[in-house]
Amino acid sequence: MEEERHFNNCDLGVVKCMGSLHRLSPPRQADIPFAALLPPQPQTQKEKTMMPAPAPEPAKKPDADAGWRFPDVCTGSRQDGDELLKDLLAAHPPLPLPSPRSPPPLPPQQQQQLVVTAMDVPPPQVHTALPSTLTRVQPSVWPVFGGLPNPKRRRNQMKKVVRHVPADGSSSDVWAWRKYGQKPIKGSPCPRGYYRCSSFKGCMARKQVERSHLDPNTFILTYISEHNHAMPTHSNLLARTNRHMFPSSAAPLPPPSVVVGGADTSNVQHQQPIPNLTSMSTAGLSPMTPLCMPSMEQDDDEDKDELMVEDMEIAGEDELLFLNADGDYIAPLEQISSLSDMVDESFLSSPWVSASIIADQPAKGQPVSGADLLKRQ
DNA sequence: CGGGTTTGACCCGCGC
DNA sequence: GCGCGGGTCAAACCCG
Repeated sequence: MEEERHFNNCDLGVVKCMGSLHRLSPPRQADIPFAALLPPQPQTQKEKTMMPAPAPEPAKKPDADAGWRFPDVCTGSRQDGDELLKDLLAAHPPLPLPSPRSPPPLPPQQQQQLVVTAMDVPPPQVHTALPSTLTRVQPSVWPVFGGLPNPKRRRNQMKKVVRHVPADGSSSDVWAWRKYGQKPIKGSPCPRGYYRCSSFKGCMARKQVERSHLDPNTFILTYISEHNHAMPTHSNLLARTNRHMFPSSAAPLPPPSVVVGGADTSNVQHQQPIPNLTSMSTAGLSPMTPLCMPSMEQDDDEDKDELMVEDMEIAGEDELLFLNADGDYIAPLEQISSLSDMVDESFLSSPWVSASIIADQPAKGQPVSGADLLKRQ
């Protein structure tokens, strides 16, 4: 119990404050997806509701999301993400592309790291039958991601994208996330929250959010699996996911992020372009455009290989570079279209990296984008 | 009422 | 084989 309390005392409290970014009403602990990760509030529920309301938030600036932008990985800081995607898809055109948009210049970014952990290569043909309900996942189900019905690989085989984002960064994605668990992690003072996509029943996309204990100003997001459904349209978002996200008439759409997963690819209906692409273009990505994830394993021994993507300033230019697990630079990320040189082609054809736009802050009881958590500071 | 979160219990992979 | 620890379930509860 004490231990649990300790975990809850984790400085994930930073997250708590992020909730006010898009809320006109005072954020209550219950409003905050990471509420349980926050230090216990001495006040009662009633007191919480009586908290002084923060000043109404102005329309969120795209910059506010700069710290949480998967497209960084794929667009580089300068290169047009769509061009990048086009290049990539030209070489590996597994899926139809939504209409590309020309993104506005990206705001300066804080340093971010994306750690791509390739647990397995999800064969496109093996995701046609996803569970229609979120029943307990049996070992025989998980191999779906890897196409290898080896129960022992249930966890290892799933691709993961680990992203380190600054705590003061903010963003989210278009998907609605529902928290389904929280666990204290040994060795870390901060509990980890588990989220799954609630945009579509049966979607296996999940994400984990935890504060880095090494750098309290950094959150670690881990994306697992891929959304197996179309990205919610903007209207859907407003009607459903974001129905409580925009308390005012002004419903700013934050910049996009990229949701990465390793699951189904065969029945991904390639996502309709978001009607309102303001934020999407901000990040320079087309929605749900399959990007690329290097395939880094063919056997169990290589399951844990990681690729890191890091912002680097080289000769005055922002460059995104791939790093291997040892931190060695492999290639400029802008050359992602030629990743076939370094990764498995079958993987490149797996759209387990998808772009999405960022939704906004949900109210209590509403779907939450895990990335939202990052800006609740 | 239907969506969410919370949280204890359970399952299972993995290391020893 | 056993125990640990991470991941998930599901009942209870909250909220609009």
